[in-house]
Amino acid sequence: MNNKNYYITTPIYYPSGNFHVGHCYCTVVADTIARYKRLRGYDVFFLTGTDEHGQKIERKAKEAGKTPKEYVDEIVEDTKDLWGKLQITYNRFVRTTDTDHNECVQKIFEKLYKSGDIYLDSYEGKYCTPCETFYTESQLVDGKCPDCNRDVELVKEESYFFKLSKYQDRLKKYYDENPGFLEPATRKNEMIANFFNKGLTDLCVSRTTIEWGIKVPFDPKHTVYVWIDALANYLTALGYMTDSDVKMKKFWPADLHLVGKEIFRFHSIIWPALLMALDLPLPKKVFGHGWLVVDGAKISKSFGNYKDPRVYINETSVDALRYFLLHEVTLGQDANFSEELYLEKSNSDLSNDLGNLVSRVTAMVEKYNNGVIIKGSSVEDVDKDLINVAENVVINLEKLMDDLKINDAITEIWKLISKANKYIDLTAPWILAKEKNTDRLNVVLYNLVESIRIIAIALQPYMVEVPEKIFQQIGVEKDIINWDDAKKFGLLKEGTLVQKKENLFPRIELKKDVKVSANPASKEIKKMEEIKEVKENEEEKNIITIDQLDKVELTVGQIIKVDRIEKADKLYNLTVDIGTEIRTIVSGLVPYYTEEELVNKKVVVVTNLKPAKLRGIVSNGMLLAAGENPTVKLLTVDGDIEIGSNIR
RNA sequence: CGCGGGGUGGAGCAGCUGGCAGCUCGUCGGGCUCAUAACCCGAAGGUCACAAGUUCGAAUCUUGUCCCCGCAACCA
Repeated sequence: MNNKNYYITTPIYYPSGNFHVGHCYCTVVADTIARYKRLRGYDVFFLTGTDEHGQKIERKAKEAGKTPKEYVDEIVEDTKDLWGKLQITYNRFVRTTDTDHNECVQKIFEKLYKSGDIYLDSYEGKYCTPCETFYTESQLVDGKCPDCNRDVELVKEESYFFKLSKYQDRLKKYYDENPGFLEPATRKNEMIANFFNKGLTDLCVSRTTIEWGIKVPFDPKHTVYVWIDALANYLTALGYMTDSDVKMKKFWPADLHLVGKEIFRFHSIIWPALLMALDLPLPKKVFGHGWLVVDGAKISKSFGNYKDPRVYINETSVDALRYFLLHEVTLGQDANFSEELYLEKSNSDLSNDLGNLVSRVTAMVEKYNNGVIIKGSSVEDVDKDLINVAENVVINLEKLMDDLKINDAITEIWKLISKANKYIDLTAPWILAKEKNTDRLNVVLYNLVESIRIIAIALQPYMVEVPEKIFQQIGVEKDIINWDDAKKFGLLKEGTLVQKKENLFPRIELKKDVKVSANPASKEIKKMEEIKEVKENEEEKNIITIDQLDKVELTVGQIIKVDRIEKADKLYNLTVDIGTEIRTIVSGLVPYYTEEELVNKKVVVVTNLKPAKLRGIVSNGMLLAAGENPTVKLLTVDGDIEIGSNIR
């Protein structure tokens, strides 16, 4: 049996809107693993696609005034464009609307029906007619539809069921005997505790209320439940139950289903049970990855943190985006993504470390040796140190990649990058050049270019443009850039011509002051900012509630005495009768009213304002006035009204 | 008591089969001039959420408390 085959899948994505950086994340990870395996000599089949059936699509298409197919066609086209930009090397893009998929699902359904694993029964549930959706009791909100809050009715519907319960014991046994089947372990625990241990019930696998989907072949008023439809894509792509099932023989069982944590459940219970029913071996591993979290919230258009991933690519490069997704995320856990973090990483790791290393080394070879690589003869400890790190990069990387520790694997490459930068400082080639220490200079430059060769080879699973650019700059021949060539130091030939070209990763200048809040520091700050934001929104709208208005106590008062305040140009010390009491109020009315004009005037007084000390005098309230310099007029009341009257 | 994850220098994280608290970024000081204001060296900064317990020894194990996040049958 040839074990040099590798079958990896992403989920088939739901094309209900445009894709975001989270979708990219999952796909880039899968692509990286696929590239890595190919470099290791595996024959890889890498599958991705779209899950296009279901009610939601039907509804969205309707809203857009299109048929479901027209609607998904557009999104699929856009998706393929995005994967193209990210240079995703999928072998097949499967669509659940593809003819062969349709046939595959129908054959599976038929096969399971014949074997008795699918049977006809009736489904009883709470149904919301306007939403055309069934809900379980627990989903209902106050006994009403959680979507539209309308009443639901008990409806009985004829349905086909899959005997999921039958496989409970076999699944349990499989989990126990194959500890690596579900990863990461935390998600496996969650899964088993949450669903599996509560007992499996037979699964309703057909609906009569949904049109947009695959028909049950022998009973076409039924549509196949979308998850059966979706999961089968992994088999469709291999030609399961067709005459040309060469791929099936070659690639099944799948080596890795990479899925998001939200659909981990389907892949860890329903999918294995279905495969058992079909009498097929189970995939070797299902990995539930985490999510990218943007500014503390999951990515969603309604949160306003959605952005087309192509924006990031345009701002920097494909490889910068791929690098971030692969290096900043621990597979399986959630991770932060923000534009600021992204640009910072791009600058520090890519521009400063990697890009600058290539830049300074190629510049030196050109400057000191006219770009020509010459082998020297001296060997010092500092050289051995560098060579030792260089020769182990790929060896260490392989171990980590085989454990799906992608970010740690990349860190191995950066250890060499960092070592090489340090090596330059320790050996100071510019001094060797000045002192005409030619042999030593040749050795140093050779070792540096050789290190860069190894770095570029090792980068190939992760980056798609940069390795090739580096190979061109250091002028290496094709015969020394194979994967295993990265394990040998000293393959670079004498006479190789190095050419410095444009910078690999130009620095992006950050507008730091402006965007401090874009990447909230701690959760507390984040929270504070959220509160602030709410406040600001309210202030922006300038709307207050009636309660807030009620808090302001306004009373009719009469000015009974007016005094000037020493050393204050604008302030009067007013004594105001507000009915219940006599108040002292300091007011800046000197430029607008004479003392005579003010005396006995009826005014509107804010009586519950916090007292303030002005020029040493405590002002206990405020007079309402209108206008601005030079014309300011006090608000007064129309006609005869009692002092102390409440204003509202 | 529905289930699960998390709380570690200013930020993002690792460590969690118990044995000197680490990495990257940022800050401060120094070095270098090959390089993309880059690179190299050094320093400051943490009662590891809180409390009790086990132990010679706890970030790590046990118990309890507080806080945050996710899931709860179609969100990558």
